[in-house]
Amino acid sequence: MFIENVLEITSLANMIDPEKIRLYLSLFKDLKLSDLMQLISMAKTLHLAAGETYIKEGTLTSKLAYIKKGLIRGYTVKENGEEATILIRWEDQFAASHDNIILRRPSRLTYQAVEDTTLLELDYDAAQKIFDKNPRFAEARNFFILNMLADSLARVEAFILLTPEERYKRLLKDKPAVVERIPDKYIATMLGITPVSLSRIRKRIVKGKKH
Amino acid sequence: MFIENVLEITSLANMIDPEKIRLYLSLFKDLKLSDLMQLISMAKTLHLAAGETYIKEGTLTSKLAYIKKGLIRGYTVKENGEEATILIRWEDQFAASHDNIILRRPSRLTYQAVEDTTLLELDYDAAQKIFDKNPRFAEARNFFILNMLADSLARVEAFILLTPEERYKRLLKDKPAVVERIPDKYIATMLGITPVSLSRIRKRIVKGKKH
DNA sequence: CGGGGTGATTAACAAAAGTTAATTAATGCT
DNA sequence: AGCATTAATTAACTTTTGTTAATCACCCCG
Repeated sequence: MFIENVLEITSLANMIDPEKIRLYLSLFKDLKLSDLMQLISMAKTLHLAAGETYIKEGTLTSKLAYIKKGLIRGYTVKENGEEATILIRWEDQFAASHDNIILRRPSRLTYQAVEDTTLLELDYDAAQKIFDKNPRFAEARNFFILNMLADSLARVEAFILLTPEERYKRLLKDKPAVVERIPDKYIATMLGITPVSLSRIRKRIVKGKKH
Repeated sequence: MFIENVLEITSLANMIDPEKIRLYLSLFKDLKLSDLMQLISMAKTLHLAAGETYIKEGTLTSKLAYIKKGLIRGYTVKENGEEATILIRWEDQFAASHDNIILRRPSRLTYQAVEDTTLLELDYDAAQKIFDKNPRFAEARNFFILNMLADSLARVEAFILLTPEERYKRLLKDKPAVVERIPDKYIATMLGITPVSLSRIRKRIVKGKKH
């Protein structure tokens, strides 16, 4: 039971490129078991049905959830009433409101389960105390943050350097499994275009593939 | 002389929102003077003339520069030979190659001085050792990284939620001084559009302002 | 003062994306 | 299986952007 939980936690290495797993696991190898146990004992498991909201826009919490199974999207509602999906997270990644955790302000996004989802929920403030006591945790946290930063910077670059069609093709190549798991309309807004436009892009790609 | 340098270093708080300065300065208040001196003694001042390149695409270094004066842009050259400016940094901010520092790989961007620029250059690896010895430095570093992350996430959101015209208007409102300091063509690519399109947007805005 | 060079604007046209609405396809639910 | 709902596609039209090239404006330097 304990070992099972440890494995769950360490499997979060999957969120990183395969080649980094070894490096990543090494971050945990010197952890004090008591600290790790404390962390795990703080975590509570919870389930969300598909469509259920996890964090609502305007909320201020310190929830940090490790996704065991399922998929969550963060979206905002524009003035015209339409939703725009900003990000998605799936198993072995962490789901949290950036606004809540980084900026300590009410969330501008709503986080909603797209599929039936199982979370291991931590309180970030409480976890932070354990992180600070144990340098290995601090390293791991920094590593995750740097990864998020690299991701986000790459995304900005993609908006500058690539056309919508190229961004879609790249997503198809890099994360084919994810594209298949969520509706195109969510993909579209994450790419910065409308669902109608994405549909046309898909058509163009199919036509281009012939002969 | 020593005090002067300390003030230079602490003035980097200006890169953050004014209301955060107090918080930020507090991060430094318990520093060991010996560590701070060591850090400053490691830094060397250097000058770049307008147009001069600081870090070239393909380079792998661990340079981290605090900008005392001037302005630097990071750009890449697309397949068609055109330059695309990805980011700009100005006084009291840090200029470094994300690829070099975060991902430890050759820089995909070239960093070039747009104005005559004065830098305080550190070696990141060497600085890191001092950071790790002193929790206050580590806190400060984390704070900076989180700020970069928040910035980058906000930029992604802007690409998703705003039209090019809205992004330009927001930039005008948020950073009017910066817009005036650099050519429009650099602004354009940072917004994800062409200089021609930005010119049309500017025209539209002027027209809209009448009556 | 008079080029030379660079950046900004304008024009003309092609290509892509936004918008609205209708239609088709897929999905979910009982 | 059948109905209801939601997602995706298509169409028609508008708006915006990209592209290329010409022109205009400005600055700097000799």
